[in-house]
Amino acid sequence: MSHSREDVISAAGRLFARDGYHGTSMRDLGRELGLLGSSLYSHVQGKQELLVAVVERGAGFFQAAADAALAVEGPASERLRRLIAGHLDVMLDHRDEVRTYLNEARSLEPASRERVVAARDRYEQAFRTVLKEGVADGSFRDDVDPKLAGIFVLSILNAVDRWYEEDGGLDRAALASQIADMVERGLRTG
Amino acid sequence: MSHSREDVISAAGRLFARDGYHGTSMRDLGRELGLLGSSLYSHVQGKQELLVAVVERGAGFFQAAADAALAVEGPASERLRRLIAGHLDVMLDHRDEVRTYLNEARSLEPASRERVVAARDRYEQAFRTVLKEGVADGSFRDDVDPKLAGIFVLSILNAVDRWYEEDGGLDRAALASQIADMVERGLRTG
DNA sequence: CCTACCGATCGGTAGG
DNA sequence: CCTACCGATCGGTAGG
Repeated sequence: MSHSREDVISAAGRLFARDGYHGTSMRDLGRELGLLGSSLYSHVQGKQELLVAVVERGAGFFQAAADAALAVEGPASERLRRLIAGHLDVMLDHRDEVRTYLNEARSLEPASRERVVAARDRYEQAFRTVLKEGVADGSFRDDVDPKLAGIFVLSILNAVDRWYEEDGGLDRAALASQIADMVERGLRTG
Repeated sequence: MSHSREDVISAAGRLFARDGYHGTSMRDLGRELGLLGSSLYSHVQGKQELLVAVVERGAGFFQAAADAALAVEGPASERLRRLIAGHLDVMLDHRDEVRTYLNEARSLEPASRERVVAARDRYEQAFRTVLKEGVADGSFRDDVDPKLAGIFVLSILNAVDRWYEEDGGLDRAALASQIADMVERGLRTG
């Protein structure tokens, strides 16, 4: 059986998400793919390169979703709802990459970690921008701190990975609107 | 220099919080205390025992804070504010234990992990109870789902560890009321 | 992608 | 708390 580099990265995401970067050995990863640990070195230069690839995949999915949400016309609150739904879609469709992105980025070497931190800041900026717009157009209260509110929304969203299972009574769209409703009530004027 | 078992557990918390359980070796921990890795085995039976001790410290701090908050008389919203402020106090006063509790519990062996999960459920129950009381006495909207709302509040609180630094412009009490205000606006009737 | 291997490091132990 | 050590496992390489 022959594997592509993409296969190796996906399998790495699976194991990093489950056992952590330090909890996963190259031999574990080989076993997951049905080959020896040493055989992985024909696909990648080293373990750290795999972590970089998985984390950058996760970051890329989030940024693509944010770009799409920001492009939507209409009121800021609509873009905020899209950001929330898009974040949930990315989390639930790419759970391994997202988990690795959220929990294992600290195991990146400094240079790549800095790039990931910058990407995370840029993504957070999308939330902050929409919140500022909502304050500016009067739909959100003017004592809303966009930075703090953005952090709170992202905190709720990122934690979803820790408790939510899609096969329960609450489907993805219902969860998205529960979060959006709760957040909007916290922000809205009047 | 002689060390107590408590010293060893505190140092373990420091390293587990910073480098993770799998990223910390017994030799690392020995170095932190000025002795050899093998010397630690006169204080503890093994590495896993240290993880259990650190995580249970973290869990214990949280439960003690919740018990105190629940004992406060008056409206449910006041107990909710106490739960929020108490959670922040525990996080910021015991950052290493809390970080280990939040991020490294998955490295516990099954038996102790189950105990920790049970303790976490019990703690979450405190939030749910107060939210239910608020719905019952009419101060919170009756379409508030106490389970979901509790998860959202705890999501915001637990994420604080990931971004907040106490020496910035926002002090601990101000952060607590920002969170409590935002949450209450999301819950309140009218 | 495997065989065969490297030096380093891991958690842990015996004995003092 | 140290000396001296154990077998297992780590990330990685040379050569095919």
